Amino acid sequence: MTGGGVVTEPKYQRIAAALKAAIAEGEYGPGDRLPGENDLMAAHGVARMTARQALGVLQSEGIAEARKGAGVFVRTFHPLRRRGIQRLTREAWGSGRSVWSVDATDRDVVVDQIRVGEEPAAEHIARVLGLVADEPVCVRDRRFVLDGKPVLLSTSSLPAGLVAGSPITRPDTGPGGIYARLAELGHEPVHFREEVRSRMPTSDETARLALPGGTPVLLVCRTAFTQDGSAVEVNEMVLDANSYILEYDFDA
Amino acid sequence: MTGGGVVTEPKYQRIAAALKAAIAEGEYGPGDRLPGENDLMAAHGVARMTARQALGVLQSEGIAEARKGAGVFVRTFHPLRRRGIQRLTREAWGSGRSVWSVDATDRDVVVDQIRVGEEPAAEHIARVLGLVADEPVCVRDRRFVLDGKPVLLSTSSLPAGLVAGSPITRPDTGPGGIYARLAELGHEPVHFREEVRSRMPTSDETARLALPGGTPVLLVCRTAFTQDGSAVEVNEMVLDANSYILEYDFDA
DNA sequence: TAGTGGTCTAGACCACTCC
DNA sequence: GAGTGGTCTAGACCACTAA
Repeated sequence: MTGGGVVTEPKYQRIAAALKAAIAEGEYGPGDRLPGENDLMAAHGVARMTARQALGVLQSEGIAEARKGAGVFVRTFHPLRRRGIQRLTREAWGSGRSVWSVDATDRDVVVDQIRVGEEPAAEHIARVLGLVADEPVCVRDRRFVLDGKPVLLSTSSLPAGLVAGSPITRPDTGPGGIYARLAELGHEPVHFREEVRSRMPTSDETARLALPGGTPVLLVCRTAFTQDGSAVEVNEMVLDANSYILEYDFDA
Repeated sequence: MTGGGVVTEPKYQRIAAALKAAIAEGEYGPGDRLPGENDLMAAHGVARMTARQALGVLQSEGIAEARKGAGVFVRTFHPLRRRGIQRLTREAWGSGRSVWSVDATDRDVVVDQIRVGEEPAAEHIARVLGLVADEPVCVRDRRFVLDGKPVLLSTSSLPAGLVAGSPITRPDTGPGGIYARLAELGHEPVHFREEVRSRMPTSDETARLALPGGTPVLLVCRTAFTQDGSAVEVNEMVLDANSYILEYDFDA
């Protein structure tokens, strides 16, 4: 450095702030290329690592995204709207539509990385489902890809004894999805609880959702309850936070 | 680099992975100090910037937290549970309790940085409240601090004409909060919509919530509707994602 | 005061993208 | 092939924390 002024805000922060201001004023719009490391070195008279650090600020704040060999670009935000309550009404899953398609009409949805199997229940799952630890659960793990962009990872767990032999243990569960099948088995879900939190992704989540740096994930854990109050399914979802707005409507 | 093996994963990623593995195996627990830059340089034979980069990975993933002059420490996760639906039943706000206290019983809650005033409505607020752009709104901006830790920023906007002269325009709104006051004014909220998303914090949010690096924020935007379907309040909240789990309960 | 992380420099080689 | 970001080195001074 070393230099400088009075109490001196770090150079890289000043550069980052200047870039943010330029974006805010519309000088750079969504998708535009920002000044690169060489530009910033020349413009501000700093070393490469310092220019890098400035660009790193914007990336870690989710404002910009680096593409190897190409440049650093302003990011966009075009979220899906996911209605947490209306999507789970009986009409939605009783009428041959999958739950997913309720909020993604007319989009190119692909479900891949499907894995269906039986495993010993993790401790926190077993507790919610009222099972003994290590008791077997049917696990359905899937990835949802919308218009070529992976947006959601879903891991659904059900007591293995409850669903043995049903379509739930197969990749394709048929019209109406697993809730319709559960109803046919006499375990119709009538109540749901969704718990929502957010954190930075693990490296596995970063890879499976193809997340650029500075993108958090939303975690939605949904528990389905039958009329007698017992939990029959726990669905742990990982959502690209840049692709989703969750909506919950309810009366006072 | 230099060097290495076959397709060579970057050194800093290997070091970061080793640290994560050590944490996962319980070698370092919540609050423990991790090996510092000097330790990593010696242990792995790398330069300072490389060791820094490895520690930076853990920080940007929210796993660790650096304290100047002290070291890098494993972070903890002790969230509050915020019930989005039960907390807004009439019993909750009709009985002299503030909405906030419903989910933070027996905790040391302080509300500070209170700012109440009248402003021209932002475009997105005006649209929801059914106002003309720049029409005045009453804005209530507050920060909630729990046990000394700031956890939530709240900005509530109401049509200025609707609430003029009422306690809503003053810092202390009285028992039951603004929903009880709105009811007294003949604008009782009967329906709510909460929209939830997540992103990395702005620098202002980082400062006001005292967020360590690698912590996203949850954005909850709640709109309150009266019986005739008109929106009477928009409350934009910014939550420390490391301090909250949102819970929504509903029937099929 | 010794050690820590925060900032910064001035070089270097690499893989990748775009022309 | 020129330019980009990704990784890495080997030094440096600083402010801060803790003993």
